[in-house]
Amino acid sequence: MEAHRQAHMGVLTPAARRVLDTAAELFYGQGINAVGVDLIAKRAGVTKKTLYDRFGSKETLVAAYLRERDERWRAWLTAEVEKSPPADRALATFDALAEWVRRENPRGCGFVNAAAELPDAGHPARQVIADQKHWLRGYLRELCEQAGVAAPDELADELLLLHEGATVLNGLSVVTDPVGIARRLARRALERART
Amino acid sequence: MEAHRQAHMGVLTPAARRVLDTAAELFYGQGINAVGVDLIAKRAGVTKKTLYDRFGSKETLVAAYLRERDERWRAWLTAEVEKSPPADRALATFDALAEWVRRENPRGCGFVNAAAELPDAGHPARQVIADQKHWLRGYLRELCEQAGVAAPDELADELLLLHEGATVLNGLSVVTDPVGIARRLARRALERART
DNA sequence: TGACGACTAAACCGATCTGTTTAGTCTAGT
DNA sequence: ACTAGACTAAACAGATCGGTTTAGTCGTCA
Repeated sequence: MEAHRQAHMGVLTPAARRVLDTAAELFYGQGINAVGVDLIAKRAGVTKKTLYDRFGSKETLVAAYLRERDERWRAWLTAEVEKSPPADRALATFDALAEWVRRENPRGCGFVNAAAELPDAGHPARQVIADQKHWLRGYLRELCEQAGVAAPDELADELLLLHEGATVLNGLSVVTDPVGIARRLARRALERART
Repeated sequence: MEAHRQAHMGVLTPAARRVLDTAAELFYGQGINAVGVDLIAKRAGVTKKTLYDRFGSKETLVAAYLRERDERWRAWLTAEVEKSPPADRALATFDALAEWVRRENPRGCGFVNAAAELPDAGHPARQVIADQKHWLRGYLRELCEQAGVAAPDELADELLLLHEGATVLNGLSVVTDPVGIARRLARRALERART
């Protein structure tokens, strides 16, 4: 009779905290399928028993990793964006993205990478990935409305595509400053949509 | 004393052909690290001995898979694009992309997905991935010149980003018709660059 | 005839995979 | 004093991983 379901991982035990931090680093840096639970447990200074008592399965741990990454991204993005006046916020998402990828995304989008490794539609992480993208699209749409554009849905689609393109290109070192390119295109799209 | 290095896989033995086709399907569909050589050999109706005699290692097989995918993509893209007059070709790459992703890319870009799974810079597949992206950027630049734009380098960066964004979004089913969105943005960027 | 290349069949290797089990320690709260 | 929960230690399980080895068959070409 183990506990192992901390609801939505609101508060983690110290060992669980270490496991999740270690897993996040290894999963993002080496890929999900390339990292075994033994390695995670060892690096976190925890036994496999503890890991399984806290998280139940590798699948669940993967989902928890992505959920927390999503939370960090949302918190960062909204905090940065809200420093700007409403009319500038849609474009400000690209400035927030620039700093984010510089610090946390040397290997592309963690969600896109995870989706590449988890083709099974039933994997619990898939829902987290879908939520992340839908949230971003909804948030961009909201910011487009705040910017007073005529067709916020279409513009949100465009900005989302620019976000994804910049993030993925950033991990491929084929072009310098992909976020700058995306920002340039976004600025023009916004100007165009406002007139 | 095995042969196992067919130069650039110009001509493959029947068994090698089956192995490569099977590997391509499994690697793209399930992810590279999720597919073992035993499964590939079994599905191809070949022994592991044969697989290793022909390809030498899994790494090499992965590189061969990506190389052939790249060749197919280049052949398709150039053939489609050259149906259009030079001035329209840069935009026509998005029409070629639309059909390509419909047929071959339900799970996003095979190269981006592979990069997500192969963090090791020394992996032979990494060079193939880099080549693919650089070639596409160069080709887009060439088409931008043919379209007579003032700054082909900048526009090529933008079109490349739109290609990548559309391809990755296509595998995430968060937006309908991502290639159409990218094409719309590309058309505007081209119009703008021509005036 | 003889040699070579492509191939099958299947055992074998050590390592690693996700996950479980048993046994026991330590600490905080009641 | 008792208990419940968080944790360590380490063995165990069966499957699979990438890769090798030995042995042998078949067809082609010289």
